[in-house]
Amino acid sequence: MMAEKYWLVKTEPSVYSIDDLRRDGETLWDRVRNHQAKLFLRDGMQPGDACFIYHSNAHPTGVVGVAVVMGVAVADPTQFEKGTDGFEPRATREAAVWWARRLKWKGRFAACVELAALRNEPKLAGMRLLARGNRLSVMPVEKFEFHCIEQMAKA
DNA sequence: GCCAACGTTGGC
DNA sequence: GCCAACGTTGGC
Repeated sequence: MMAEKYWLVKTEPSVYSIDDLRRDGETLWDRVRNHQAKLFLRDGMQPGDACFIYHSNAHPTGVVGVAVVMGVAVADPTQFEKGTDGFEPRATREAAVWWARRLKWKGRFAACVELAALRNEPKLAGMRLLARGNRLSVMPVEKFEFHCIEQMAKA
């Protein structure tokens, strides 16, 4: 399936890394607790879209691989888990507040495309990830940016 | 560990 | 609805 749109999701590798995704093959990308990121997960992503995996709070930080978006959005099950961080008292089974998507492992880059390298690439100057103050954990990536980073990974 | 930047909460 | 206080993210 040809990817229609391109995305990037952040994860702290000490919590869940690209290697965890490779081991699992597929995972539910849940625990996103920002409304803008939620809308991208729920309404923006479509099956077959390509998604970078980005390691944050890590050594090194950067883009480490690619996943594929699977299926439709599902209510994030962690919002119903009373007594946990993810619990969302406003959520009901009929009206979920937070949403998640299944992501399937596609590949891991031979080397992390580091944040500093992204910042040094003039073609990526407008990339949302690099915008001042950006903290989104799920965000769109332009097609040309996606291909540019894939090329950087091969270099 | 520090801290800049941003998001959320809650008093009014 | 405003906005100060607080919490979180995430690079360094």
